[in-house]
Amino acid sequence: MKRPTQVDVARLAGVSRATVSYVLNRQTDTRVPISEETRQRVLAAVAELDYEPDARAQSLRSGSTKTIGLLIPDLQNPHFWQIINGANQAARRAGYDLLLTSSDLDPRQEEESLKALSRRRIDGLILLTAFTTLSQELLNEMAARRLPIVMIGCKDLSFDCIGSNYSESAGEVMRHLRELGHERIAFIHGVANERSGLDRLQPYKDSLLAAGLPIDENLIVHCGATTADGYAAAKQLLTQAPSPTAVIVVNDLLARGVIRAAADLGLFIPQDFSLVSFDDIPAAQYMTPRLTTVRTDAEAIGRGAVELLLQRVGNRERPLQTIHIPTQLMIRESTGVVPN
Amino acid sequence: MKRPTQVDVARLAGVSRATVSYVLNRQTDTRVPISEETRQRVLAAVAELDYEPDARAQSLRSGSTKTIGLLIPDLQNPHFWQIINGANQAARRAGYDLLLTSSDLDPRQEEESLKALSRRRIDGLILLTAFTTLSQELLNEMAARRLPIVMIGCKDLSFDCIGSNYSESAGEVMRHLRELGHERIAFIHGVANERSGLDRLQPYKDSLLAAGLPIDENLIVHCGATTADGYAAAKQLLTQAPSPTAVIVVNDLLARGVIRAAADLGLFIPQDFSLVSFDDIPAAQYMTPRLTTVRTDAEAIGRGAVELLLQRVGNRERPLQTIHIPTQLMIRESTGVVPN
DNA sequence: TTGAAAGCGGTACCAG
DNA sequence: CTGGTACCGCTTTCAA
Repeated sequence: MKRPTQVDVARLAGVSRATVSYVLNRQTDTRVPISEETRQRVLAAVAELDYEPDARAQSLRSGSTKTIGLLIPDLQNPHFWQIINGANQAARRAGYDLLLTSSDLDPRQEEESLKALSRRRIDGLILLTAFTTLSQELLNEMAARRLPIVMIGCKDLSFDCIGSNYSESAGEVMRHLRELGHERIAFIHGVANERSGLDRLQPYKDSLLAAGLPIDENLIVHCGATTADGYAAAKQLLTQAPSPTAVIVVNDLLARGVIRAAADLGLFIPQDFSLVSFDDIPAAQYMTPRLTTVRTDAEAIGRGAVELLLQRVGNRERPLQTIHIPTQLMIRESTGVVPN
Repeated sequence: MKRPTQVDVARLAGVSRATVSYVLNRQTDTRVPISEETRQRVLAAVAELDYEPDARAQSLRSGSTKTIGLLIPDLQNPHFWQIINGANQAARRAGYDLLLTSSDLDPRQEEESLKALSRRRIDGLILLTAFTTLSQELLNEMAARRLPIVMIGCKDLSFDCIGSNYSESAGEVMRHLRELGHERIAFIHGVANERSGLDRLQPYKDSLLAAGLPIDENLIVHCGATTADGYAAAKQLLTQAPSPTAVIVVNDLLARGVIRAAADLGLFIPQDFSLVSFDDIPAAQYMTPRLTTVRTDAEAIGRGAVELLLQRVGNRERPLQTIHIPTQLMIRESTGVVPN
């Protein structure tokens, strides 16, 4: 019981393969008019056989796979899933499918994934990998092959970009904390790769400096990307003396670990210390305490990335674009005035 | 700057297309031996041109797309991500790619997704959709086309299956609660579709009955699949009188909402009521209180599903298999003796 | 208004 | 050991 092909449909309808193709694709095209009667015959045959065109053959012939690749560093972070979700919806709406691959924070796997996408001849690529280990060389190579690429979350000069300016937000976070009287502010910096997260770290330092406060390296801890890492980092941070009165974490996933660490240490948030982070994942407003965090519209980022990409697919010569998704500091329950 | 094709490689290496194909695919095959010298020449040409075979063309010819479809009801649940993750790894290891589609709890979209997968000629399909609205008819049709299918989480008689027996676990949960002295036990039942979750509901009722306890319909609430739904359901449940001393929720995502609702009501868990749920998503052990929940190895489910699928791809005649992934009741902090 | 036929980029059989 | 070539299923001129 093989699947029916165009030929089968043609035979059953008593027409040629070309006619079938016309009927199926050129519905509104007047260039190749088909008599209503043949059209119906063909459609009937299609229905009868349950014919579905073969996307591989179509794309081989047409050149476009109607597929866009999405490379994510890590599938554990809810923030990324929101982006994926948005991208998925936009893609589907445009008749595209998403080929999702995660590098699991592993450079080798990342490169492998990219190869797979390339062999599949995706129409475009969205990188959420920010600054991964992805060699610039490899990227340039792909670009040279005229593969449209959109970067999420970083301002690379040679690609279309979309994302939020967490750098600015970090400044706002610092202002908020300073207004509450905090001076010993810690920073937990645990992300997929060294470079990402720096956008938040620098403003943190700048703000301290501007306020005439010292930058205490003991208050800056770098860790891995998991909640467990955040937990460990927080334990270390909160058990040293003098301990910080406020903690900034690069994302909500890690913040969850910090909250747990605090509870295990018998510390109360925000009475004993304040906590702020970034992303505003759905869970943030359900945590105890509800998390004060920098909100961005992750789904909009995903959607925008796809739109940006498809626009470039449509016109490779258009000027590079950068889209900023605004952020908002959601002040909830995890921040309060400095304890005395 | 078009991408190089086999022809380009052949030309550069001074051989025919066939030879290029041989060198690339039959490395260990002795049937078509290639002189070491030509082999090197070809390889050199491949490297020089950065040639990558076109997966579409390959699959068109070979019949296999090396792609497996994965249909998920909802991309918001971390439990599903873990499954996806496991599936992804197993697939990649076997040289397959995953084509992920979510139905977003929408029947129409589900059908559409399935069509897309079908047009892409996936080698097999994994359904995490349990009993969605997916018409049995549609499934049979796909099966009739000899598309290998694996179902996750349900015992359908006509497909390979993998999953955990939450039904049994629900019994264990009830025993645990009964041992702690609970009698007014509520059940929050909010999932993708009506039928799923019933596996936990029935044992709940049975257990009550067996203990000679009444089944109070006011203690059974059905809601949507989101945390917000869980929150709302819990509020309703906990504000009625007499309120339950224990609450069972069908999954951790909803449990998160219940925890938040309790806190907002000024209720303490487990002092005021106990809470148990299912899945043991990574966040469960970070919640406050740490969640007592039924643990299953979601990644193993994902991995197993693709293994099952690939085995069937290898041999369509093998007998149907059902794999059970064991569960374990993780007793943490959200359950305690009944308040007096 | 419809049909014939030339590819798209590979694979694998059959000769040489 | 290597090359010629017939497909895989579809789109799209070009003719009829």
